[in-house]
Amino acid sequence: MSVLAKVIEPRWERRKDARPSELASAALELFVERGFAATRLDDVAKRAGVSKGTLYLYFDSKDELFKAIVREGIVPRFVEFEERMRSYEGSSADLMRLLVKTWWQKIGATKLAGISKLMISEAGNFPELAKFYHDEVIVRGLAIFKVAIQRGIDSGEFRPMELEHTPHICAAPVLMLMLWRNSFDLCGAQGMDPETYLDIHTDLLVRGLLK
Amino acid sequence: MSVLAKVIEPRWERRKDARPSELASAALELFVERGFAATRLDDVAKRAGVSKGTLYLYFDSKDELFKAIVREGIVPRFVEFEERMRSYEGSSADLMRLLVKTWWQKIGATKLAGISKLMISEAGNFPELAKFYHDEVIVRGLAIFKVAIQRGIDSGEFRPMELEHTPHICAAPVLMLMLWRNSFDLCGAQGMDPETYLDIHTDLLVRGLLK
Amino acid sequence: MSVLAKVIEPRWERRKDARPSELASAALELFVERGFAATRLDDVAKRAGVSKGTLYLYFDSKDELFKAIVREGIVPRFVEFEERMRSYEGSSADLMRLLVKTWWQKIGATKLAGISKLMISEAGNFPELAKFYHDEVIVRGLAIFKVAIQRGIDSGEFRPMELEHTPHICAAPVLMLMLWRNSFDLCGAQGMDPETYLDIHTDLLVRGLLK
Amino acid sequence: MSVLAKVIEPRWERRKDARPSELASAALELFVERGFAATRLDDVAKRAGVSKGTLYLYFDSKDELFKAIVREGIVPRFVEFEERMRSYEGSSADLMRLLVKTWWQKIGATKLAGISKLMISEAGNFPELAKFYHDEVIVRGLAIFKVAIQRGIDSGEFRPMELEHTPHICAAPVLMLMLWRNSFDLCGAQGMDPETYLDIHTDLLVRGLLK
DNA sequence: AATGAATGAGTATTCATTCAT
DNA sequence: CATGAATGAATACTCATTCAT
Repeated sequence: MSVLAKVIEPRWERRKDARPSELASAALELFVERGFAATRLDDVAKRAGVSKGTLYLYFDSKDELFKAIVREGIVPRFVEFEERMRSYEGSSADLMRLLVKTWWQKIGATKLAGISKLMISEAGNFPELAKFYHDEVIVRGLAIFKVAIQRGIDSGEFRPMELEHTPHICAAPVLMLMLWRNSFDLCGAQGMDPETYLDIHTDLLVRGLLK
Repeated sequence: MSVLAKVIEPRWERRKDARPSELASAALELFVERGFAATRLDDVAKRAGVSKGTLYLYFDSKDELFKAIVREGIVPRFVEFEERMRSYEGSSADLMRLLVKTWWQKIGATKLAGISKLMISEAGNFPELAKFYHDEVIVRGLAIFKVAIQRGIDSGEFRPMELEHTPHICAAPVLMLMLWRNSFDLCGAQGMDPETYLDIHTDLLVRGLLK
Repeated sequence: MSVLAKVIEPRWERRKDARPSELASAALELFVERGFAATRLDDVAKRAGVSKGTLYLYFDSKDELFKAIVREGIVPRFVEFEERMRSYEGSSADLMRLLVKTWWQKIGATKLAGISKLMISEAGNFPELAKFYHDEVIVRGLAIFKVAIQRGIDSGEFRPMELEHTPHICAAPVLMLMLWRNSFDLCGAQGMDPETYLDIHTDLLVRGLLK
Repeated sequence: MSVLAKVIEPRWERRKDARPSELASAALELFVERGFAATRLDDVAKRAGVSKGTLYLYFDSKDELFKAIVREGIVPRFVEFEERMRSYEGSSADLMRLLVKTWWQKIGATKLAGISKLMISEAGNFPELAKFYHDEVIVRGLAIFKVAIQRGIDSGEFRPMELEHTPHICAAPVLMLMLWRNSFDLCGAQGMDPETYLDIHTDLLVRGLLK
């Protein structure tokens, strides 16, 4: 397209950037704000700066858009996060603190955190997706905590602990913070300070785990 | 009226005063299963065994039905729960365990637990209701934990703790369990055993809090 | 019913007066204010001080209620009005003035005037009723004017006039006033003074008719 | 596009800019036939040959559709009609006859005449619209008659006349004819001949006004 | 690739009508 | 006679989806 055309038809210029991920990003924001059903594709399109029809060039349906957000939004980030944890060499208590902190920084503090809320809200309506999310995200996330706890037990730092339920308990306060920031925090509820909150959580947790 | 008539005209056997709560109960189940927007009033009516029009005899709109469920469903139970905690005389560690256990038994294990999921999902769409829920339920719930912690600190059982964020952390695993059972648990995810889960939670928590 | 019961159950006392005509009267007011379709039987019942079910003791349906209002509301009054005109002995110009004035006083100024608006609005939806109204009210009303005009022509007071359309023209300003008072007059439009208006009308009309 | 394609896909032949007035036109017909409340948007859409959803592309609601019909249907025609009257140079009696005749031809004989019936029927339900119609249409229409009468008085043709109510009386028979043709005329009532009717009206009126 | 006008199935809500009491 | 809870058909309005351009 010529420079002249650019001036005459600036509308056509931004298309180059209108990648699926931008559409998904706009959709995620709205899904998190309003929920899946209450989000209109009109609004998604408007926020992404494209027409409604364009959404259908990239996603077969609203359901598929939702699934794509979850699948492509969270899993890659999570894998990345998972890898960061592998090669840690310090104490298990420090590893636990690092886990929580990194999870928060890489996911919890970003808008990806909203996906947790979405999945909890919509698990009933998207059973296959819920299964996928459970297997790919939750199980893997819990496994990381499980490994960390096992590591602490093996090294003699931690008491022997049950290993199925305990990871859930390690994760719960982090998840609740993510949910909180995408629900009540928006409605004028007293805000929480994530850093303080997570420090207290890890402090309590590590004390609870130590021999 | 004879038993026979009862069979012929069961419609009129229903008591006027029982109706609102029957309807609210049916609605709660569906709202929890499917979310607010995805629940059709037709289905609520069907589950309650009445016609759609009947819903409007008792609730002005779908919104008001939702609000009534939250307001009348949870607050009274919560107040009741609150009162049970007042007069405890044992150790603070035991009080903490009792708090968690009672909360679970009286609310978490009932279908009222679904309201937590609903509020998290719909806080953005019902800001006034979210405020109400925050003030009437969350703040009061957190206050109970706050009092228990303070009590432990005062008696010398617990370490000095920050008191704004810590209650959230005490509550988080219980809430997550409530959410879990109304989301992933339904989709074939591995179930959790509430008793085991909560025992581990309180065990870790109390160890974390003790001097 | 004893005097005591009267005190104990005053609710049951007004029933004696709840005659069909009272219900019709309440309905007429609302039909005129809001139109047929926009009037809810709930409101009719409320205004009449009875329950909605009671309406069905006296009228088979909303349509029948409407028809009864028209049939029983206007025809008897109109017959009465018709009779007043028979035995007049003065000049035809004075008769014309009397006709207009009496029509106004006995019908136009009362809430029966609203029926004209109703019939114009609903003629399309109630063809049989429109036919009935046309034959029983309009034709008879026009006949009165026709007779008066013929009388004036016969006596030499009036010019020879066409007798099919002229009665409509005599009546039109009176009807318009009735419509006006039940439509724009209610919406803050500048009011008209009926007496002045009708004096001018008859003055113009008589001058137009005289030789 | 070929003629064949036209036949295969007539849907897309309709012009975007023609749509609103086509829809309004279809709606006007039905509103006049059945009244506002009794007209279903399904039927409006069907008569316009579009789907119900299409109506909402152009009008925000049924109310707005009604308002658009009144605002855009009648006011421009009326303004146009008003302008035609300005520059008349003949006698005031002839002007009065011309006024009536032109009003009839340009509005009364068209389906725009139905708007008068609609406004009378619905004034109570659309107070703001009634005010608008009163100010933009009625007041202006009456003003034209007022000017004509004043002109006749000033030139010595007409007697001195009251000027607030008289214009209403000049207009009433024309309006009644418009109403008649959209109500009883449809129900098998004896038809009136507009030309004869209006000739008699202007004849009577002018005789009444002349010195 | 992108548009946006058009669609029509789907849903909340209303209200005339019924009927056991 | 009178009630008013219950009904369900009717209808305004929404929004995911399609498709000619």
